[in-house]
Amino acid sequence: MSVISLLQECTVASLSKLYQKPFTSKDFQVNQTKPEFEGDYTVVLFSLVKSLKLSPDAIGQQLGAELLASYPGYFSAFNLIKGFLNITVKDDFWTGLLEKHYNDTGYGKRARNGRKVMVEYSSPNTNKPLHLGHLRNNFLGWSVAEILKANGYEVIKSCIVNDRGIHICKSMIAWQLFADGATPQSTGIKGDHFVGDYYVRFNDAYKQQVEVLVEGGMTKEEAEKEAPIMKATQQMLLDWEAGKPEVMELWKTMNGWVYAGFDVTYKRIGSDFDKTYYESDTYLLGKDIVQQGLDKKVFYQKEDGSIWIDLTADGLDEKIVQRKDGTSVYITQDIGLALQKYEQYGIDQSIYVIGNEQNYHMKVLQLICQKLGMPNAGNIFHLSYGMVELTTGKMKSREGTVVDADDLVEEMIATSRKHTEELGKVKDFTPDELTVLYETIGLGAMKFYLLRVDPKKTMVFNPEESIDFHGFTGPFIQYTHARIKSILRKMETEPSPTTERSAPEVSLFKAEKELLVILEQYPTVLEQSCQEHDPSVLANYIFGLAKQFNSFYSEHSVANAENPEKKILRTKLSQMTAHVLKSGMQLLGIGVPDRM
RNA sequence: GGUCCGGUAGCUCAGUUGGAUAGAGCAUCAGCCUUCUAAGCUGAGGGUCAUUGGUUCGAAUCCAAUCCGGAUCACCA
Repeated sequence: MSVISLLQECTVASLSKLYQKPFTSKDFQVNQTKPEFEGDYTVVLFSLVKSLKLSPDAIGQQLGAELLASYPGYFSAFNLIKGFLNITVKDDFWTGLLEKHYNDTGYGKRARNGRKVMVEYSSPNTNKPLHLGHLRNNFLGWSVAEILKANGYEVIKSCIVNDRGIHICKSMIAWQLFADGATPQSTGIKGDHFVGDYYVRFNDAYKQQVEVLVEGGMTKEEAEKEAPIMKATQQMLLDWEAGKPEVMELWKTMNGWVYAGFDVTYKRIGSDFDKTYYESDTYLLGKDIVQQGLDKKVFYQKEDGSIWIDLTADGLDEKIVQRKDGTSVYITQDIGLALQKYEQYGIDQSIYVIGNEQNYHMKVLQLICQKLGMPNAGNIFHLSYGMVELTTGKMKSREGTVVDADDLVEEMIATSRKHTEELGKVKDFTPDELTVLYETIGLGAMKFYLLRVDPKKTMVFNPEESIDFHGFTGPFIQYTHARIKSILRKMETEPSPTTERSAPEVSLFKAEKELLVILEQYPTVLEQSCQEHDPSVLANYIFGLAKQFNSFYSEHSVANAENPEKKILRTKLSQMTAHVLKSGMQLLGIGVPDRM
């Protein structure tokens, strides 16, 4: 049990005893005490004033005294300032926590709870390489999945690849027209970039053709429809749907190039999936559901044959689920896939990591699933995240203002190499060790940068300033971990009996206790970041812990502690901090080096 | 126009179901390496929490209105 719930329970009991009536933990608030005051946690008394008809001061005095009298094992002091009852938790409690967990690498994690969750994330289009926005999605999805695991869920990471449709046909047409048989192999260009280049070529050519047609007297709208390259693309889409062999052949080949490229990127950034769906397999799903929905009268048919759902009662609009020609629309296959996920895996919850531009779409999807009476439809959760924008505005692939994922990764690794070389602390590393270190630090900086922000919020990336390695960053935390490891290496070589129990009467300095107070919160933070599907909660916490450790580090020496008890205490403190830093960073997908 | 999201220091961001004098990092300035890694530590300056009103012991937080920015409302995906 966390200190905060402990204090809540003790307060409830004390209040009931003092005033002879029932209380719950909701009758008052417990906060962490502000640093400028004496104490660890604070009971806010104002909310009790009315019902007890007593002054905050009177309640505080009585409650404080009662807490100390009834729970001498937990609380050692209290003070009362303007309606805030500040409680000091006994040093024994903190050292007891340390004894219990200093060598516990699983600290904060929970046992299996028997629940199964699917996290769908990444979901790229196969016509262009990954960019910064995809990175946010990938890091978020991966981290949320790991956080769920740490909280006892069984997790299936999934990905739906948007491998068919007009977008990939654009790249295919452009390749036919302009490539002259070139391949990634013949040009030495990574497959996803190679295909992406033809997507750009398509847009250039298209734009040019539209201009010519407009000059010839067409309206822009007409020209956009009539441009030969666009017509060819639409024909190709029809040919694809008809299964025309040479189109299928080209489609497979070009997607193959893209996948080869994606594989490299995914491997490097650490994304992995238990199940990959392909839209070419799923785009026909949901058709029979439409019929069932019609029978259940959830959907209705218009005279022209198109099928709709009326969501106006739910504050939304009417939404089409099948075209008049009988073909399905985007949402139809989503319904089908949603059902398939439940049927295949028996999941309790289905999480979709998708940008907030699709909030409406996802709302519609969930609503339809619910109205169709699909199992666990209420547990569809759209983890909606904000766009990554640049200081110059939004990223637009057509205007070439996207930050490419591979480029950014390279840049981060190069920067980490530069910093590391300048500092010159790892000159004895082998080339292989150095490669690993540079990647760990560079990727760590990038991942932390994207994960430390509340997922829901739009965030701004400034490409002019590279991502920082100081302050509230991944490398700061990695560095803190490396520092601790350095201490622990030193301790190992000494005959110091670190397994011996430290004297319980050893009193704690402020910096030592502060560290324990933060360490104690880790399980709670882990749970919170899980409930809120929010890795930034964890990231902020880890930073606070690392900061506190550095503060402690500069104030107190571990190796040259005042006495053996302190030396043991601080060694354990360092050890536990290292474990929590490592565990927390691991859940963000970031490694922590032993030296850097 | 309807719906939804956002607006906190020069910049990037925290700020728990309302709680003490609104916090970090970067940037700026001033200190700290003969002592466990200075990718660090300590301190200073920097705020009309978009605006106005309301709710109450108390509001960045809740409510209403207004201003600004964004997303979305396709027989596109």
